[in-house]
Amino acid sequence: MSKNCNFIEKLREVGLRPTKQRVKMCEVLYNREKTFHFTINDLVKLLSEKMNQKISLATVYNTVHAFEKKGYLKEISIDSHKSYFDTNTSAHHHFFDEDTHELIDCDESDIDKINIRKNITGKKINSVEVLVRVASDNQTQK
Amino acid sequence: MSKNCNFIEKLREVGLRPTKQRVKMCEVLYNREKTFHFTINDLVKLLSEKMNQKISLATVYNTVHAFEKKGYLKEISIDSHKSYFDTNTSAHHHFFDEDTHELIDCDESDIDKINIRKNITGKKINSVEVLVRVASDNQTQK
DNA sequence: TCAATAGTTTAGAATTATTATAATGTAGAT
DNA sequence: ATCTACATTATAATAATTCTAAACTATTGA
Ligand SMILES: [Mn+2]
Ligand SMILES: [Mn+2]
Ligand SMILES: [Zn+2]
Ligand SMILES: [Zn+2]
Repeated sequence: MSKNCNFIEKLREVGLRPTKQRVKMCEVLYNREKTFHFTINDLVKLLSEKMNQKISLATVYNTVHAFEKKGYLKEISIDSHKSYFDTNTSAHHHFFDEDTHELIDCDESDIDKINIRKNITGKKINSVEVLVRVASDNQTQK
Repeated sequence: MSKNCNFIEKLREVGLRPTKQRVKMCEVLYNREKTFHFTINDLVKLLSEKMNQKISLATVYNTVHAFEKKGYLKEISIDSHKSYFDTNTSAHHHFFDEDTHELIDCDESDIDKINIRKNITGKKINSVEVLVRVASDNQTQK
Protein backbone atom coordinates (compact mmCIF):
# COMPACT_ATOMS: atom_id res chain seq x y z
CA MET A 1 0.00 0.00 0.00
CA SER A 2 1.26 3.44 -0.83
CA LYS A 3 1.75 6.40 1.43
CA ASN A 4 -1.32 8.64 1.91
CA CYS A 5 -3.57 6.36 -0.03
CA ASN A 6 -7.23 6.13 0.85
CA PHE A 7 -7.03 3.24 3.26
CA ILE A 8 -10.80 2.94 3.66
CA GLU A 9 -11.21 2.43 -0.09
CA LYS A 10 -8.17 0.18 -0.33
CA LEU A 11 -9.41 -2.10 2.45
CA ARG A 12 -12.84 -2.33 0.81
CA GLU A 13 -11.24 -3.19 -2.52
CA VAL A 14 -9.50 -6.24 -1.08
CA GLY A 15 -12.57 -7.33 0.85
CA LEU A 16 -11.62 -6.22 4.34
CA ARG A 17 -14.02 -4.10 6.35
CA PRO A 18 -12.49 -0.72 7.04
CA THR A 19 -12.80 -0.75 10.80
CA LYS A 20 -11.11 1.98 12.80
CA GLN A 21 -8.51 -0.50 14.07
CA ARG A 22 -7.57 -1.52 10.56
CA VAL A 23 -7.46 2.02 9.25
CA LYS A 24 -5.24 3.11 12.12
CA MET A 25 -2.94 0.15 11.52
CA CYS A 26 -2.71 1.10 7.85
CA GLU A 27 -1.72 4.62 8.80
CA VAL A 28 0.96 3.42 11.17
CA LEU A 29 2.30 0.81 8.75
CA TYR A 30 2.08 2.53 5.39
CA ASN A 31 2.15 6.28 5.94
CA ARG A 32 5.92 6.47 5.87
CA GLU A 33 8.69 7.28 3.45
CA LYS A 34 10.57 4.01 3.68
CA THR A 35 9.84 0.34 4.07
CA PHE A 36 8.89 -0.57 7.61
CA HIS A 37 10.31 -3.68 9.27
CA PHE A 38 8.78 -4.62 12.60
CA THR A 39 7.94 -7.23 15.16
CA ILE A 40 4.43 -7.54 16.60
CA ASN A 41 5.79 -6.00 19.75
CA ASP A 42 7.16 -2.96 17.90
CA LEU A 43 3.81 -2.48 16.26
CA VAL A 44 1.80 -2.79 19.46
CA LYS A 45 4.03 -0.18 21.08
CA LEU A 46 3.69 2.22 18.14
CA LEU A 47 -0.07 1.78 18.05
CA SER A 48 -0.51 2.42 21.74
CA GLU A 49 1.56 5.61 21.40
CA LYS A 50 -0.37 6.88 18.39
CA MET A 51 -3.88 5.99 19.44
CA ASN A 52 -6.03 7.08 22.34
CA GLN A 53 -7.96 3.82 22.46
CA LYS A 54 -5.74 0.73 22.60
CA ILE A 55 -6.06 -2.03 20.02
CA SER A 56 -6.19 -5.50 21.52
CA LEU A 57 -3.22 -7.78 20.97
CA ALA A 58 -5.44 -10.39 19.32
CA THR A 59 -6.59 -7.78 16.82
CA VAL A 60 -3.02 -6.80 16.02
CA TYR A 61 -2.20 -10.45 15.28
CA ASN A 62 -5.43 -10.94 13.31
CA THR A 63 -4.89 -7.83 11.26
CA VAL A 64 -1.22 -8.46 10.55
CA HIS A 65 -2.10 -11.92 9.30
CA ALA A 66 -5.05 -10.57 7.30
CA PHE A 67 -2.75 -8.02 5.62
CA GLU A 68 -0.15 -10.73 5.04
CA LYS A 69 -2.76 -12.97 3.40
CA LYS A 70 -3.83 -10.11 1.12
CA GLY A 71 -0.20 -9.55 0.13
CA TYR A 72 0.35 -6.26 1.94
CA LEU A 73 2.83 -7.63 4.45
CA LYS A 74 5.52 -10.23 4.23
CA GLU A 75 7.02 -12.28 7.03
CA ILE A 76 10.81 -12.34 7.24
CA SER A 77 12.76 -15.09 9.00
CA ILE A 78 15.89 -13.86 10.67
CA ASP A 79 15.42 -15.03 14.18
CA SER A 80 13.81 -18.28 15.19
CA HIS A 81 12.44 -16.69 18.29
CA LYS A 82 10.16 -13.98 17.00
CA SER A 83 8.47 -12.96 13.76
CA TYR A 84 9.53 -9.97 11.71
CA PHE A 85 7.26 -8.40 9.14
CA ASP A 86 8.01 -6.16 6.21
CA THR A 87 5.85 -3.63 4.38
CA ASN A 88 7.99 -4.25 1.29
CA THR A 89 6.39 -7.38 -0.11
CA SER A 90 8.56 -7.65 -3.22
CA ALA A 91 11.44 -10.13 -3.47
CA HIS A 92 14.42 -8.40 -1.95
CA HIS A 93 17.48 -8.98 0.20
CA HIS A 94 18.29 -7.73 3.68
CA PHE A 95 20.99 -6.62 5.99
CA PHE A 96 20.36 -7.54 9.59
CA ASP A 97 22.12 -5.53 12.24
CA GLU A 98 22.88 -7.97 15.02
CA ASP A 99 23.56 -5.14 17.48
CA THR A 100 20.27 -3.29 17.08
CA HIS A 101 18.20 -6.16 15.62
CA GLU A 102 17.24 -3.89 12.76
CA LEU A 103 16.49 -5.01 9.22
CA ILE A 104 17.62 -2.90 6.27
CA ASP A 105 16.49 -3.43 2.68
CA CYS A 106 18.99 -3.99 -0.09
CA ASP A 107 18.52 -2.22 -3.39
CA GLU A 108 18.66 -4.09 -6.69
CA SER A 109 22.09 -2.60 -7.20
CA ASP A 110 23.53 -3.80 -3.89
CA ILE A 111 23.67 -7.48 -4.81
CA ASP A 112 23.87 -9.11 -8.24
CA LYS A 113 21.11 -11.42 -9.37
CA ILE A 114 21.74 -14.81 -7.76
CA ASN A 115 22.23 -17.61 -10.23
CA ILE A 116 21.16 -21.03 -8.92
CA ARG A 117 22.87 -23.90 -10.71
CA LYS A 118 21.34 -26.69 -8.71
CA ASN A 119 17.97 -28.06 -9.63
CA ILE A 120 15.78 -30.09 -7.29
CA THR A 121 13.71 -32.60 -9.21
CA GLY A 122 10.00 -31.92 -9.13
CA LYS A 123 10.47 -28.66 -7.27
CA LYS A 124 10.26 -25.10 -8.48
CA ILE A 125 12.00 -22.13 -6.91
CA ASN A 126 9.63 -19.88 -4.99
CA SER A 127 12.13 -17.32 -3.74
CA VAL A 128 15.83 -16.63 -3.45
CA GLU A 129 16.74 -14.32 -0.63
CA VAL A 130 20.02 -13.23 0.84
CA LEU A 131 20.51 -12.26 4.45
CA VAL A 132 23.65 -10.32 5.29
CA ARG A 133 24.33 -10.23 9.00
CA VAL A 134 26.34 -7.25 10.12
CA ALA A 135 27.61 -6.03 13.46
CA SER A 136 29.74 -3.30 14.94
CA ASP A 137 33.36 -3.60 13.81
CA ASN A 138 34.88 -2.17 17.00
CA GLN A 139 37.77 -4.43 17.88
CA THR A 140 38.63 -5.16 21.47
CA GLN A 141 42.06 -3.42 21.60
CA LYS A 142 44.87 -5.73 20.58
CA MET B 1 32.64 -33.41 14.43
CA SER B 2 33.48 -36.19 12.03
CA LYS B 3 31.79 -39.51 11.56
CA ASN B 4 33.06 -42.33 13.81
CA CYS B 5 35.31 -40.08 15.76
CA ASN B 6 36.02 -40.79 19.38
CA PHE B 7 33.27 -38.71 20.90
CA ILE B 8 34.44 -39.26 24.47
CA GLU B 9 37.85 -37.83 23.63
CA LYS B 10 36.39 -35.05 21.51
CA LEU B 11 34.03 -33.94 24.26
CA ARG B 12 36.87 -33.91 26.78
CA GLU B 13 39.02 -31.85 24.42
CA VAL B 14 36.47 -29.06 24.28
CA GLY B 15 35.84 -29.18 28.01
CA LEU B 16 32.53 -31.00 28.08
CA ARG B 17 32.13 -34.03 30.32
CA PRO B 18 31.45 -37.09 28.20
CA THR B 19 28.25 -38.18 29.88
CA LYS B 20 26.23 -40.99 28.32
CA GLN B 21 23.58 -38.52 27.16
CA ARG B 22 26.15 -36.36 25.37
CA VAL B 23 27.89 -39.32 23.79
CA LYS B 24 24.60 -40.73 22.54
CA MET B 25 23.65 -37.34 21.15
CA CYS B 26 26.99 -37.15 19.35
CA GLU B 27 26.37 -40.53 17.80
CA VAL B 28 22.92 -39.57 16.62
CA LEU B 29 24.05 -36.19 15.31
CA TYR B 30 27.44 -36.90 13.81
CA ASN B 31 27.61 -40.57 12.86
CA ARG B 32 26.13 -40.01 9.43
CA GLU B 33 27.28 -39.57 5.88
CA LYS B 34 25.71 -36.20 5.24
CA THR B 35 25.00 -33.00 7.09
CA PHE B 36 22.09 -33.30 9.47
CA HIS B 37 19.45 -30.58 9.69
CA PHE B 38 16.96 -30.92 12.50
CA THR B 39 14.56 -29.34 14.93
CA ILE B 40 14.69 -30.12 18.65
CA ASN B 41 11.57 -32.19 18.12
CA ASP B 42 13.19 -34.27 15.36
CA LEU B 43 16.15 -34.91 17.61
CA VAL B 44 14.08 -35.90 20.62
CA LYS B 45 12.17 -38.39 18.47
CA LEU B 46 15.37 -39.88 17.03
CA LEU B 47 16.94 -40.16 20.46
CA SER B 48 13.95 -41.88 21.99
CA GLU B 49 13.97 -44.40 19.12
CA LYS B 50 17.69 -45.12 19.38
CA MET B 51 18.04 -45.25 23.14
CA ASN B 52 16.56 -47.49 25.76
CA GLN B 53 16.66 -44.84 28.45
CA LYS B 54 15.06 -41.54 27.42
CA ILE B 55 16.98 -38.28 27.57
CA SER B 56 15.08 -35.46 29.22
CA LEU B 57 13.91 -32.60 27.02
CA ALA B 58 15.82 -30.12 29.18
CA THR B 59 19.02 -32.08 28.56
CA VAL B 60 18.42 -32.09 24.83
CA TYR B 61 18.07 -28.30 24.87
CA ASN B 62 21.07 -27.89 27.19
CA THR B 63 23.25 -30.14 25.09
CA VAL B 64 22.25 -28.65 21.75
CA HIS B 65 23.09 -25.22 23.08
CA ALA B 66 26.35 -26.48 24.59
CA PHE B 67 27.35 -27.97 21.23
CA GLU B 68 26.29 -24.77 19.48
CA LYS B 69 28.43 -22.68 21.85
CA LYS B 70 31.42 -24.93 21.17
CA GLY B 71 30.90 -24.50 17.43
CA TYR B 72 29.66 -28.00 16.64
CA LEU B 73 26.14 -26.94 15.74
CA LYS B 74 24.75 -23.91 14.00
CA GLU B 75 21.27 -22.47 14.27
CA ILE B 76 19.49 -21.76 10.97
CA SER B 77 16.61 -19.29 10.65
CA ILE B 78 14.03 -20.34 8.12
CA ASP B 79 10.89 -20.33 10.16
CA SER B 80 10.09 -17.85 12.86
CA HIS B 81 8.18 -20.47 14.75
CA LYS B 82 10.78 -23.09 15.53
CA SER B 83 14.55 -23.46 15.58
CA TYR B 84 16.46 -25.50 13.05
CA PHE B 85 19.99 -26.69 13.71
CA ASP B 86 22.69 -27.83 11.34
CA THR B 87 25.69 -30.09 11.89
CA ASN B 88 27.42 -28.25 9.05
CA THR B 89 28.78 -25.20 10.86
CA SER B 90 30.59 -23.69 7.89
CA ALA B 91 29.18 -20.74 5.94
CA HIS B 92 26.88 -22.24 3.33
CA HIS B 93 23.58 -21.72 1.55
CA HIS B 94 20.37 -23.73 1.74
CA PHE B 95 17.38 -24.92 -0.15
CA PHE B 96 14.27 -25.18 1.97
CA ASP B 97 11.54 -27.50 0.80
CA GLU B 98 8.31 -25.84 1.81
CA ASP B 99 6.35 -29.08 1.30
CA THR B 100 8.42 -31.31 3.57
CA HIS B 101 10.06 -28.58 5.69
CA GLU B 102 13.42 -30.09 4.87
CA LEU B 103 16.68 -28.19 4.57
CA ILE B 104 19.23 -29.15 1.90
CA ASP B 105 22.79 -27.84 1.76
CA CYS B 106 24.11 -26.09 -1.31
CA ASP B 107 27.55 -26.91 -2.58
CA GLU B 108 30.08 -24.20 -3.35
CA SER B 109 29.38 -24.82 -7.01
CA ASP B 110 25.62 -24.36 -6.76
CA ILE B 111 25.70 -20.61 -6.19
CA ASP B 112 28.37 -18.08 -7.16
CA LYS B 113 30.10 -16.08 -4.48
CA ILE B 114 27.78 -13.22 -3.49
CA ASN B 115 29.26 -9.81 -4.03
CA ILE B 116 27.91 -7.16 -1.64
CA ARG B 117 28.28 -3.64 -2.97
CA LYS B 118 26.63 -1.85 -0.13
CA ASN B 119 28.58 -0.89 2.92
CA ILE B 120 27.05 -0.03 6.28
CA THR B 121 29.16 2.49 8.13
CA GLY B 122 30.78 1.15 11.27
CA LYS B 123 29.53 -2.37 10.59
CA LYS B 124 31.36 -5.42 9.36
CA ILE B 125 29.77 -8.34 7.56
CA ASN B 126 29.47 -11.45 9.72
CA SER B 127 27.79 -13.74 7.24
CA VAL B 128 26.10 -13.80 3.87
CA GLU B 129 23.64 -16.60 3.41
CA VAL B 130 21.17 -17.44 0.71
CA LEU B 131 17.92 -19.27 1.31
CA VAL B 132 16.22 -20.75 -1.73
CA ARG B 133 12.65 -21.76 -1.02
CA VAL B 134 11.34 -24.52 -3.23
CA ALA B 135 8.05 -26.36 -3.49
CA SER B 136 6.35 -28.96 -5.63
CA ASP B 137 5.79 -27.71 -9.18
CA ASN B 138 2.59 -29.70 -9.78
CA GLN B 139 0.15 -27.35 -11.40
CA THR B 140 -3.53 -27.60 -10.67
CA GLN B 141 -4.72 -28.73 -14.15
CA LYS B 142 -5.49 -25.77 -16.38
C1' DT C 1 -34.40 4.49 8.74
C1' DC C 2 -33.46 0.46 11.06
C1' DA C 3 -33.25 -4.13 12.07
C1' DA C 4 -30.76 -8.39 10.33
C1' DT C 5 -26.53 -10.49 9.49
C1' DA C 6 -22.02 -11.47 8.56
C1' DG C 7 -17.73 -10.10 9.75
C1' DT C 8 -14.75 -8.01 13.57
C1' DT C 9 -12.90 -7.03 18.04
C1' DT C 10 -11.78 -8.35 22.46
C1' DA C 11 -10.28 -10.42 26.95
C1' DG C 12 -8.88 -14.17 28.52
C1' DA C 13 -7.75 -19.09 28.21
C1' DA C 14 -5.08 -22.50 25.75
C1' DT C 15 -1.12 -24.04 23.26
C1' DT C 16 3.65 -24.42 21.96
C1' DA C 17 8.46 -23.62 22.16
C1' DT C 18 11.84 -22.52 25.15
C1' DT C 19 14.24 -21.36 29.53
C1' DA C 20 14.76 -21.37 34.62
C1' DT C 21 14.89 -23.75 39.04
C1' DA C 22 16.34 -26.70 42.33
C1' DA C 23 16.83 -31.34 43.74
C1' DT C 24 19.30 -35.48 42.51
C1' DG C 25 22.93 -37.92 40.12
C1' DT C 26 27.60 -38.79 38.40
C1' DA C 27 32.38 -38.20 36.09
C1' DG C 28 36.77 -37.44 37.26
C1' DA C 29 40.05 -36.17 40.72
C1' DT C 30 42.27 -37.19 45.11
C1' DA D 1 36.09 -44.76 48.57
C1' DT D 2 35.10 -39.96 48.96
C1' DC D 3 34.58 -35.47 47.31
C1' DT D 4 33.05 -31.93 44.38
C1' DA D 5 32.05 -29.54 40.37
C1' DC D 6 29.41 -30.22 36.72
C1' DA D 7 25.13 -32.54 34.50
C1' DT D 8 20.65 -34.37 34.33
C1' DT D 9 16.04 -34.25 35.34
C1' DA D 10 11.16 -33.19 36.39
C1' DT D 11 8.72 -29.55 36.90
C1' DA D 12 7.50 -24.74 36.94
C1' DA D 13 7.90 -20.41 34.63
C1' DT D 14 8.01 -17.47 30.61
C1' DA D 15 7.14 -15.79 26.01
C1' DA D 16 5.11 -15.81 21.57
C1' DT D 17 1.23 -17.03 19.34
C1' DT D 18 -3.40 -18.91 18.52
C1' DC D 19 -8.05 -20.16 20.03
C1' DT D 20 -12.61 -19.24 21.90
C1' DA D 21 -16.75 -17.32 22.59
C1' DA D 22 -19.12 -13.29 23.81
C1' DA D 23 -19.84 -8.44 22.62
C1' DC D 24 -19.70 -5.16 18.97
C1' DT D 25 -20.21 -2.90 14.33
C1' DA D 26 -20.11 -2.11 9.24
C1' DT D 27 -22.91 -3.00 5.63
C1' DT D 28 -27.19 -4.46 3.41
C1' DG D 29 -31.71 -4.22 2.02
C1' DA D 30 -36.62 -4.11 3.82
MN1 LIG E 1 3.66 -16.50 11.20
MN1 LIG F 1 18.23 -20.30 19.95
ZN1 LIG G 1 12.58 -5.60 3.61
ZN1 LIG H 1 23.20 -26.78 6.19
